[in-house]
Amino acid sequence: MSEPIGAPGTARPGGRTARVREAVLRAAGDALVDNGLGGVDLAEVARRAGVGKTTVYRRWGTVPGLVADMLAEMAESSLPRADTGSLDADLAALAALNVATLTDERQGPLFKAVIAAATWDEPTAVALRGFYRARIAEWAPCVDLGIERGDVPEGTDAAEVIRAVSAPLYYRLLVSGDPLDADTGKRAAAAAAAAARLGAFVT
Amino acid sequence: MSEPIGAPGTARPGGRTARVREAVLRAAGDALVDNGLGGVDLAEVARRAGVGKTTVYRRWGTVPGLVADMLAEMAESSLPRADTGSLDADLAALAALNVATLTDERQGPLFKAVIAAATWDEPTAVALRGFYRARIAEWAPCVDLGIERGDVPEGTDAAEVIRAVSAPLYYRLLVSGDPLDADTGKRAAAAAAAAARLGAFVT
DNA sequence: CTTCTAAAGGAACTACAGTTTCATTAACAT
DNA sequence: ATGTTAATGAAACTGTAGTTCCTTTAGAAG
Repeated sequence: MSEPIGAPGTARPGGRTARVREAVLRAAGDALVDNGLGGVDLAEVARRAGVGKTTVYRRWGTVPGLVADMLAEMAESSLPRADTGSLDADLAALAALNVATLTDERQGPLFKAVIAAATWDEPTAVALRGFYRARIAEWAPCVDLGIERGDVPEGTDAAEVIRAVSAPLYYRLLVSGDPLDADTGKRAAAAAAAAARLGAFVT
Repeated sequence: MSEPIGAPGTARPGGRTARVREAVLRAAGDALVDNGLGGVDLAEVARRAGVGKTTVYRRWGTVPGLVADMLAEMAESSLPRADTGSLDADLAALAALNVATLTDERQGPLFKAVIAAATWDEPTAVALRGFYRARIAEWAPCVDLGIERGDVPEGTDAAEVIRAVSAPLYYRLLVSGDPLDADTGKRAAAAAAAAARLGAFVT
């Protein structure tokens, strides 16, 4: 997250500052998983982290502020894309990875919370968009390779294909509440691949 | 929303009670659109509605409680499905309707808020799932008609096709933040129809 | 029209999330 | 090593979201 220059934690980011950040983000994640976004208060996070609540209020200020910083943390561990030699298998791998993340006991609630926070907090929304732009860019080459192979028509919007794989999974997680399992992932990948092959994502 | 029996508003739902509910839900919608889910407090809603804040706290208690009741209200105006005689056109109509709703100045933020609230409030989540189950059931016959016509293979999961149309739109609204316009809708409908025709949604 | 009481309203109260102040600790530069 | 000061932490403080209590209003039933 881009804090205003001069914000606490920017001039001496080593040692204690880093340890405090780590402890607070970890505690915030725990609180988020346990209580959901609406049930988090910063004083409790501070207590869990073994840190003065003044510090938490000073450095993050609000729950969405904290959430946005967690997202910055998550963004650093980018999932490397697959390269199996076939578009279907690559997309299936992407879907499987998404399913694994979203159904993970810890990461699932975290993603839910981040997305919920982004619906009303602009800095979180900006961070979220950046996060997914990076994720989509990481995986788009799968589709470009498919175009080179002649699997998929020229002019296909690679990003759109990647989005088409993930979308049904997030839709279930956030909106319809339908079950989300390995089979769902396979179907999402297969449907996206099929549509792409037919030129449904040609710009 | 199913309030516990004996809850205020159940024994004398006519006249004033109904007017109060209407005014409060309207004010809550305004507040939600203006300030987002995180910026709503019930006292302000009460003031906007010209209603005692005691009433709001007594009948709805929390912001998600209010949001869940708004959802119940929304559920009553169900969008009737199209029946154009072609699967592609029916799905395109569904997509267009979704785009119109989600980009509407008032309804868009409302849907965002409801979905966000559902990520941590279980009653809201239950109401939301019910809402979308009904929506999906309303539109599933489009696909069944397509199967009868021979457009789409036998055994295709109709609900899954409907979800495939909506999913990319919600994904953009909530997750990736990519633009959401008529063209996006058309592409989502076309991709779902294409995948369905190839049997990607056969159970 | 009268009665009964569910629901709304007003105002005082309370608890606690969030702030402010200032003393203490430890990063970084030299 | 030492000095400087960024960052943390403890405690006292404050504002206000949410509750409680009691009065008033107005639906429903006869």
